[in-house]
Amino acid sequence: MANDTTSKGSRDAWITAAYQALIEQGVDAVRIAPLSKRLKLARTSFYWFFEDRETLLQALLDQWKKNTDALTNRADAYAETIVEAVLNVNDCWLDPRLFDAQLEFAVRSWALQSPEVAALIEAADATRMESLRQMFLRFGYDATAADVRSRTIYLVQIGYISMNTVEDVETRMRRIPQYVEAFTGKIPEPRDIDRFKSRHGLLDKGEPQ
Amino acid sequence: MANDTTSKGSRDAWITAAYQALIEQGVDAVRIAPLSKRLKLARTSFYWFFEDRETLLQALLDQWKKNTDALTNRADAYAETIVEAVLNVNDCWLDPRLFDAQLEFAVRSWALQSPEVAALIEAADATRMESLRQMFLRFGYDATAADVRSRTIYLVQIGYISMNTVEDVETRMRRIPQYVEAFTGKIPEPRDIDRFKSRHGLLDKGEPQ
DNA sequence: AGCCGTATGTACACTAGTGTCAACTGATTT
DNA sequence: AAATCAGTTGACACTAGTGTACATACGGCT
Repeated sequence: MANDTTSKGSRDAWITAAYQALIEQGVDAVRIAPLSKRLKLARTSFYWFFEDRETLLQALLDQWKKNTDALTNRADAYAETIVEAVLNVNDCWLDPRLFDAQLEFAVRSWALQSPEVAALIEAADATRMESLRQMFLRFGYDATAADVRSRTIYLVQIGYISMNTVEDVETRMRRIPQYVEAFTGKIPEPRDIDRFKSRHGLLDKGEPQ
Repeated sequence: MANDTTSKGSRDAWITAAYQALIEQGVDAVRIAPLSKRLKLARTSFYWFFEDRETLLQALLDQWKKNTDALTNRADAYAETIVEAVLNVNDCWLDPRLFDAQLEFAVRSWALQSPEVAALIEAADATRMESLRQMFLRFGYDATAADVRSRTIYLVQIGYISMNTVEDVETRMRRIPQYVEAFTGKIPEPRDIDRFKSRHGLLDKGEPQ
């Protein structure tokens, strides 16, 4: 087996091809025969690296799990105010390396035909929302408010992902203060927004505008 | 052909079986052979009622389009305040006859593997959000606020649908005032909530509590 | 009784995928 | 030079689905 440390061969090639198929066309497009064509390999080569199709799908799920880590990580990050905390979380929606929205959507669609995947998602949703709820509680929101606000912030994002919208970063950035206000009930200071923008390389100077 | 007025036979039977398969397992489960087993009919009977699988899928899409009608209809309904208007829209999320959330989710997942369906959804999203945006504009919100708030209310719902959460009506109802507050920035009056509850058969007396 | 439209079933030819096996290749080790 | 190992391959046997052609059943008309 070549699954020890650095699989030099094309195990990763199969996985990335599978990943592409998954995010572009859904699980049912993750089929060995078509992937082999894309990779210009004999279909049966696959079975040298993977036991069967299931194993390949499992590798994709492992990759998806990183989304949860990134989100809880941002929710737990240091912040002085709830506004700053919400903006920390927003890092995920602007940096695809933190949170892979396309993969997220593909996996959620996958859940429809696989109870196992549905269970994974249910658990991930719970973990993620709990992190967000704790965040609101830390900043003095009462139980009900923390509950509903954490849901809102999470649901908006899941909805956003499901819509698969293509927006330029400016449009998106312009809406952020308003979203933050809706999520927290507080109006963000310009410096909060500036810090956020600068972090995402969207503010030319290091000084406030 | 039997597609004139009342197809007395089992055309509808095929469609409802297809609908079930779609919402339970996704488009790829809408296959003629398995459906025929479920219906205890010869597979080829199908071809008497439908030209091919595509035609059947089209029938499912037609059914989905009703969701958009229901939503725009509720958004356009009479209301004295923005709070009442938002609660009108919320009718959709509580009454499955108005808005079929499971179908909505299945169709959104379907879009991943069909550019045609993706285009339909994009158009539907635009129509629906435009109705909501107009609603906020009618109640004096400025352009940016109407834009972001209509998005928020819609995205939360799409997110909610994607999560496929099973909650009892009480839990859901308890959160509603908070959601309304987050969506509108205004705190709903008890009578607003009472009117809403009563409409959904969740308030025992006709008098306020 | 015979006919006609509706509705179903059987048989066929086809495509697209799965997984196993034993044989091959080309580089590296011994 | 031979053996070994990593990776690749084609042939095979299988399953699940599609759509077409044709034969049949059945109820209501004339």
